[in-house]
Amino acid sequence: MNKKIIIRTLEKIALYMELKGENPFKVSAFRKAAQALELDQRSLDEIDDVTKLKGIGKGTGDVILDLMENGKSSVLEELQEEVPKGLVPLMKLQGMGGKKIAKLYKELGIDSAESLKQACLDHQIQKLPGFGPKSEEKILKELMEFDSKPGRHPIWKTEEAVEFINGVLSGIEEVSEYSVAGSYRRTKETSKDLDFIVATAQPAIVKEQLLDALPIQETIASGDTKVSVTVEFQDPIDIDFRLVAPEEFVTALHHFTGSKDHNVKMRQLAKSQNKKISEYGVEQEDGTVATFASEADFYAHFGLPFIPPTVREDGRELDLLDDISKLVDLADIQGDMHMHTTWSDGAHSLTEMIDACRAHNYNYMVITDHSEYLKVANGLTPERLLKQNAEIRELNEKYGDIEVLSGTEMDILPDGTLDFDDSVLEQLDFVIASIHSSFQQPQEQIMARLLTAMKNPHVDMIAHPTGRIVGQRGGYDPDMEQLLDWAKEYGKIVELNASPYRLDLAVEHLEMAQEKGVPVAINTDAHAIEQLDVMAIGVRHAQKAWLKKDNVVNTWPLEKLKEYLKK
DNA sequence: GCCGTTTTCGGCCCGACTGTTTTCAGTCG
Repeated sequence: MNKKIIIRTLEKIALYMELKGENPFKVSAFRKAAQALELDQRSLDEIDDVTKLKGIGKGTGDVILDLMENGKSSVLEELQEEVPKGLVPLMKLQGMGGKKIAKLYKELGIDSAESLKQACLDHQIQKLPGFGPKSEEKILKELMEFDSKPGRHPIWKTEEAVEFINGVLSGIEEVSEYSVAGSYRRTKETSKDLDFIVATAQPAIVKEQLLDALPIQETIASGDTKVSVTVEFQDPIDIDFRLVAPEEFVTALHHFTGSKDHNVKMRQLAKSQNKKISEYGVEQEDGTVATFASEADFYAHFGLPFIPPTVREDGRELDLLDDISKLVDLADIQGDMHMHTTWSDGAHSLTEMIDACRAHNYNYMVITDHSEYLKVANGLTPERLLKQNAEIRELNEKYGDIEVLSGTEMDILPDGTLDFDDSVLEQLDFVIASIHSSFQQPQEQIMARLLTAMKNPHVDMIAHPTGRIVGQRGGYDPDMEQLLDWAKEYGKIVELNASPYRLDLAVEHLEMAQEKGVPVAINTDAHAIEQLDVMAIGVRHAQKAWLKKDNVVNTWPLEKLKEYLKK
């Protein structure tokens, strides 16, 4: 039995219980049990008694046992007989939860989106106690927009909205401090909505100015301290603003940065110290409320080191405090090993890229223009590559503060061969191998292509190993376990491509790489000097996978890196 | 349903907002 299936079954049971209107604590007990399994690094076979895990007791333990012995869960099957399947998608309607849906089913026999819609049109909903005309109207409206609303927004889309709103907030005089919070601040690759914390002594004025300045499509909620709106950018996106007093800014920022699990853990910790955390401050035993000048002070108040937003996710961060100081940090990055110039499809020249990297205080950098096969990107022929190589060597003599290495981003062709001969590759300092074509090939063929690159002694790194674009395309779906095993066997580096479009490898694959001892390089793949800045996003993404500095090759000094590349 | 060096029963994070009520339940983050 697959551990993932068990986790998903427990979550499904929780969902169905919710739809029955079950006790919320019972529901969350099943979710907690699923999470306990997920957080345990061991495989199912390695856990001798699941009920020994915190959060798994008799009830949830029996479900797991049932699944392992019979391949199915009688608890889930019984629930599925009781609760119509059509109710599940209704949970996605805004403002609708298990209790309301259970009531609709019980009182009106509503068992699907269609029957709910009909009941609205027949004005049956407003007759129910607890519901009214407004509820009915809202449900109908939600149902109409059901399919057209985008789900999660990829980070490269939200970036633009965040910058726009930052601009608006910085222009309002009464705002003393502001910050984006939520999953965007934690550098999740997608966000459901955006959250902003705004510190001000005059919330009413700020609220008015804010609502004036934004292209608002719809106002979802508008209270004294909380404003929720749908704003029209490229796509419509929901944004929450929390207006707080200046002294509450830090605790509010922490609260709304989340994650929810992190907050729960923090509040439990506070409680054990006889304190109480809310977004307004930390209530002490004597009833006074402490506020803070920074998040570092807030954590220190509980005897904790600063926990970066990137790792505030599933709660395990509070058990891994010693690892926080080992996390890769932007300040550790010594060089960028993947970038393009006007020689292929970059926007800036060799010297412009070198000067930009010097401005980043890097000790080294690698020029890696595209290879011949990639005609659309003006890929370099062997002759042009060698000419560029000579030019780089000459240029490198001029700079005392940075070492400019000569490399290539070489295509792995659809037929599985490499774009350059060994006689060319051996003249370069650094060779990247990449797939840019024929993504639709079956996995065996993709893996065969990757294996050719792995086996070539001149290849140093596999770039953007899955070819995905966040929220848009899945890539060529390699067998990641196998790919990483090969990387380990043949001594190759795998890339974390820092472009917000790619963030390739994904977090779970980075975790896998670190576990297997495969070194990672965080590179920008910059096609213009401004894009060198996405290193910061790449590093934060790496933190989400708990990547340690030592496992990231471009934190190494040049000598150590060169030594490694010789092998 | 799960948990317990003060607890085997009574808690389980905390507060805002909405729409329904006439003091509060449900939902959300």
